[in-house]
Amino acid sequence: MLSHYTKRQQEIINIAIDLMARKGVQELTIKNLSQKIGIVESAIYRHFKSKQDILLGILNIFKENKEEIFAAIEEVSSSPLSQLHILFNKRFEHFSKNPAVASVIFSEDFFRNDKRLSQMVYDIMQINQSIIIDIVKRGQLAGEIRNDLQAKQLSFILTGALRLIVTQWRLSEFDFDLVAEGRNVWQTLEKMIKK
Amino acid sequence: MLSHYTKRQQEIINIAIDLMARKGVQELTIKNLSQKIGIVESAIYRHFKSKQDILLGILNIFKENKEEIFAAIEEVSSSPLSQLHILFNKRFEHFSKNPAVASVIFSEDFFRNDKRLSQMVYDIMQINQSIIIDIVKRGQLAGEIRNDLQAKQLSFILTGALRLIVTQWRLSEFDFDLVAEGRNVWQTLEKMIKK
Amino acid sequence: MLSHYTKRQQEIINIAIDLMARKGVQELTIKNLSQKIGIVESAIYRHFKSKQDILLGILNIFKENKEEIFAAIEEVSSSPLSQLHILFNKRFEHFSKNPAVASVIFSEDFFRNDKRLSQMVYDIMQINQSIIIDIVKRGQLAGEIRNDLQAKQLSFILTGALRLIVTQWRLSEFDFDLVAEGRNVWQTLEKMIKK
Amino acid sequence: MLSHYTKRQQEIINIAIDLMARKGVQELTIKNLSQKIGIVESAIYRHFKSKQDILLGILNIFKENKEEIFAAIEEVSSSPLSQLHILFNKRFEHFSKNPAVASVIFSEDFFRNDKRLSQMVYDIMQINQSIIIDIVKRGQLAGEIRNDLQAKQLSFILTGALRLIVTQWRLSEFDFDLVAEGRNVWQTLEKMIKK
DNA sequence: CATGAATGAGACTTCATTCAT
DNA sequence: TATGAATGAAGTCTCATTCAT
Repeated sequence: MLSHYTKRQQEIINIAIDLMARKGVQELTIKNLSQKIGIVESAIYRHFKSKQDILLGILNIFKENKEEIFAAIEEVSSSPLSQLHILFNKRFEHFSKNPAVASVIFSEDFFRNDKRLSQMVYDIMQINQSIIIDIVKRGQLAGEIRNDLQAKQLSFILTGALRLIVTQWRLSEFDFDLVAEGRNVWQTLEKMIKK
Repeated sequence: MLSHYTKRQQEIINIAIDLMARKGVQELTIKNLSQKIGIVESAIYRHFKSKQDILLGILNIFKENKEEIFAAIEEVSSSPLSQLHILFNKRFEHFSKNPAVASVIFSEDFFRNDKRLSQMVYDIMQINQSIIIDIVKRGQLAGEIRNDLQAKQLSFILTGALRLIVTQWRLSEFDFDLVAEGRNVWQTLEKMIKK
Repeated sequence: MLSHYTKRQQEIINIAIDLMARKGVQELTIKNLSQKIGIVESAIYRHFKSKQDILLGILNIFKENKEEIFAAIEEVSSSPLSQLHILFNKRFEHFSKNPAVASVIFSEDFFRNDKRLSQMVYDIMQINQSIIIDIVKRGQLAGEIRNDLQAKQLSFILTGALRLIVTQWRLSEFDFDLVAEGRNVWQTLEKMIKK
Repeated sequence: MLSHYTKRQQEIINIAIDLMARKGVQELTIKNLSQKIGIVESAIYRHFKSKQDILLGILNIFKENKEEIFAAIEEVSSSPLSQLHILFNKRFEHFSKNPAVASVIFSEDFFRNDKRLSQMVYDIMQINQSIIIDIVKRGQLAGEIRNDLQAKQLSFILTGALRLIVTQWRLSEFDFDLVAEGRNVWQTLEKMIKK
């Protein structure tokens, strides 16, 4: 069920993400958006029916992106533990290359007002969690990951750490090496969950 | 350097927090605020010079609140590990009783635009982190907490888990028992860090 | 159940009526309205929650106006036939002095989109009709008005004639003497309905 | 001087009428129009130079339609009174079958802004009136219609009743039998004007 | 004939803030 | 302290229209 966005729509979505990242959610206005694209405000509405639809577009991109990553991970037929490792690493690398995405992806608050938007945020979170739980469980079965810990709690802990470090990176205005710092956190986490 | 807010100012700040919690940051307008207080919009400006000052007030309350909790913890002369436990528990209880606070406290994004605000957000985070790191280190010295893990990483992991669970609780519109769920996460965390 | 509009609100409503009259419904914009009052656009919203509420105000004024006229008529203890005569005359005089009102009062179309508005238009029509029917029936009982005609049909015919002549007066841009022409129509009507 | 509209133009005009009828004048936009036709907005301008020209087209259709009806009436060599009767009936039947037309034909207001449009509205009204006056006069000469009533006033009264009943039918969203109700009004009118 | 992209004007509305009373 | 009126900037969106393809 892949969403089909035109070139122009994708361009608009990307610029929207960038804009949100720059100075926060308030900066994402139709005016700023159209100015950055180089068209007039009303021209936006040829491509999206409303601003909400642009936001939906942003979330759609996130969702598909995440699904792709997960799909790629599943195919790597390595051990569950190193799957988690790769997953962690890939996401840090992705954020590192796309700081704008990092800025937007954890702004759940902003998407609360619209039913469609908050539902999609929830969906994305659920997908994320269920896949991590899945990997963790397989790791426990394979004897790689401690059995005395609940998979769901571990998923919380792993995801929470990832989110916090990205948030701090963003609040620091990207002035530390996210990938390196992420590696440190992972090493600690690995020690904690490894059997 | 305790901030001095009048009764009315404190009332305004509390209602502001509540408003932010209700339907997100966009709901916190001077109009809504004054309506909920029962005065007219312009009357707000008797008590605060600007909306930014109200936001600053919110953060100040948070900060003082946190400092109080930490001070209280320090006095409890129990072991570092149980200090962490108490800390975790106390915060979940606090959020559970004040859902509005939970909604606002992790909206760092919203405070980014103003220098004073973002600085204060950063300060609060730093205080939090340094105190946790401190307790962790004492726990390691006391042989309660694993020595093979860096205190800073542990702080990330602990804080990240706490934040994520609170965030999910909020997004679920408070429909699970935060304290109970928090206890579960803590038990898992404890197993992971205990020596 | 009299509606209470402030001085300023009444002023706004009157100017709104005038504006509608001048160049039609499209001329009634918040911008034009505020300009004619001499305030800035947004200032309108201190006095009315929305444009729809201004339109509702217009209709309210109409309704109350009509009710007043009817009440006055009822008190005149003259014969039903001359009550009808007075009624006709009074309304022509009213329109003659307030051409703007004439322009707006039969623009039912414009009020169709909003439930509240179309309901009020319907109410006003009903009031009008039922009162005329009432007078006609009394006239028939009193032996002044032909008995072989249904009161409801007569009400249609009377009202229809009044409306059409006002409409034509308006479309001619008020270049004939409405009161005189109205008198002519009434004389014809009187001959037709008198016993 | 018959106007020549292409098939496509006639189609556009008809859909325009329908659109106006549906939810009022505001619904007649180039966007809605093109959507209903199944082409893109700019394609409209292949067929009409401007929106005003489409409106002019609507009025032209009305005018020709009316002229046709009148021509047909004149050919019926029945008595003037029954000519009026047939005329009345034919128009009610026409509206009954084309509710959209009923919705648009009395919206003179909407056509006020453009000189060409308001002129044509005026023309249509004049044609209507002069023909009815003509029939009435012949009826009076033939001794069928009362002589003590001015033909022009009668024309007002007849037309006014017809218009009002159609207007009410439309405002009631077509929920009574227009033809039947029209017959009632006619019977009353006939009794009133018959010698 | 029709499409797709864009324009410019203007619509309604919200918001933080000011000022006289 | 609080009110009531107003301001000015900005926001989202609609509309008729144009132009290159």
